[in-house]
Amino acid sequence: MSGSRQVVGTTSSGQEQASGSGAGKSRGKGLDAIYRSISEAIIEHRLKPGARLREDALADVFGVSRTGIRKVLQRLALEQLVTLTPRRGASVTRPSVDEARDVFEARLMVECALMETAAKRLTEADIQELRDMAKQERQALRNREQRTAIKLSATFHTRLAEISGNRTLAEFVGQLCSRSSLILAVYGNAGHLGCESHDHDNLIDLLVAGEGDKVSDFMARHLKSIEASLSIFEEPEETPDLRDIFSVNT
Amino acid sequence: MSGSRQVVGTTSSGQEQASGSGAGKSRGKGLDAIYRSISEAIIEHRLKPGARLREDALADVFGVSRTGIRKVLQRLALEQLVTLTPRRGASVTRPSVDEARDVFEARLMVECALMETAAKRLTEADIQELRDMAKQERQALRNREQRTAIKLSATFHTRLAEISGNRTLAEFVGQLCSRSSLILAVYGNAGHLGCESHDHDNLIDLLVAGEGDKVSDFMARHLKSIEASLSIFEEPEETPDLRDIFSVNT
DNA sequence: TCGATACAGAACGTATACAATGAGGGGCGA
DNA sequence: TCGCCCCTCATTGTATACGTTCTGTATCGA
Repeated sequence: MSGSRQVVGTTSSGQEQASGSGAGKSRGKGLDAIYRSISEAIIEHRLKPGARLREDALADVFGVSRTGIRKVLQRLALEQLVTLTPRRGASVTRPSVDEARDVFEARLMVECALMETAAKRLTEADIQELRDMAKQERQALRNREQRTAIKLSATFHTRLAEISGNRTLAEFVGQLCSRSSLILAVYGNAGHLGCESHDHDNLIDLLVAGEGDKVSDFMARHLKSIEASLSIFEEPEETPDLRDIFSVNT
Repeated sequence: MSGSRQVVGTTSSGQEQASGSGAGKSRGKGLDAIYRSISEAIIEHRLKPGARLREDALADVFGVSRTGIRKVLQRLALEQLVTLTPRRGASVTRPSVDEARDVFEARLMVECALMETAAKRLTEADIQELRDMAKQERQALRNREQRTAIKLSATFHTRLAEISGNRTLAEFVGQLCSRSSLILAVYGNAGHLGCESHDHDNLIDLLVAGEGDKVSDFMARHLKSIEASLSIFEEPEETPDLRDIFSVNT
């Protein structure tokens, strides 16, 4: 059981050590860095659904005490990225089938509606930024860097929502995108993952054209195609249901 | 300055004392009770926007240590009900003008869309429950119990969202309703508060009739009328912006 | 008399310590 | 030899303690 020590993929980006340099002075911001670090690891599937997140281990890795880790974990739990089981600790959330459906329904509703507003507010700087992001994403896909591609895709959708100018809804979309990444990890078929490579480019083109209806429609198709590419079935576990498996009629 | 001790209106409902009876055994659930207690106090305007929430005081009132209080405050902060200023502690959020607009825009978008689904999924039990709630709300309004009415109104909208079956969106609406209560506290004119007394009844009638479009439309009018009844102006403070006020060019 | 600086008090941020609970393993009995 | 029970260990929940920072006041100087 010695292998269970490696709960976290420690070699993330090499920028999470708030303890090495700050030396206890700028620790307050360190917690936010830890949050981003874990959040990113989850979104990039370096931490897979179901993975246990022991407080001690995380405290060791990030060089803070459990207090700070608990804070971060609680925040992640509120955003549904990790699940806090009362006496069992934290683990990366394994979205249920219902949850997956709900998340995509919500995205369909909100993101499409936001596109109409975004089309009106779009600035030149936005266009440039979006194109850059789409380009990076294409590159990542070409290089088979799935992890980067997944993260970039989520960021793209989130950024798109931010353009609409409604911060509340943008944050909500951001959370939905993060959760979508989890859903992809559980129900996605290896091979093609999430967004098709050119969809985002098309999305930008339509946005630039300025026709809100078409952007909204395209976004709807885009999201539906993502959802359709998943195999949202009652996967293996989730309380094994032995009776059902062995055809035992209670 | 001895009066500053009364940070919290201690006489809420008389059910928050997890310390008096449980005697440290069932404290785990106590935190959730504390959360609900504070949340309710904010929604009911017993704690007004800007009110400081000192950790020590809350710890004393609820009979737990600051650790638990911090947990609760952090959760409330994530839901935007309280604002956590780095070294200044917690205070009830004073929604900005932008925030108010965003929240109502979000509600308009989400709640209306949810009505279409809710109209299809409505059960007899739901109808009964909604009518009960509307009745209670009318009673509260008649008795001038504004606090109760506000809370019931928020609960009504939240319950309505839950009927749609999408838990994710329902939770989101719940948060938006809570924040709306804060917005009412800041920008609402005393006198008529929030929802008109018969709007909710009409809403139920339309839902029962089963015509999603009409329900959605009515909900839109309902929400717009609420927003219109507010005076969303740049009220006094909100980080005084001294530079701007005194025309100091940095 | 007014203003500035220094001190004291209060409140928050973080870490550490202790207690409680659930899980896993070993021993005992049938 | 198999099953059950108890014991120990691991891990979380909660509280307390200490360090840091900010606010308010008092004293000193001009």
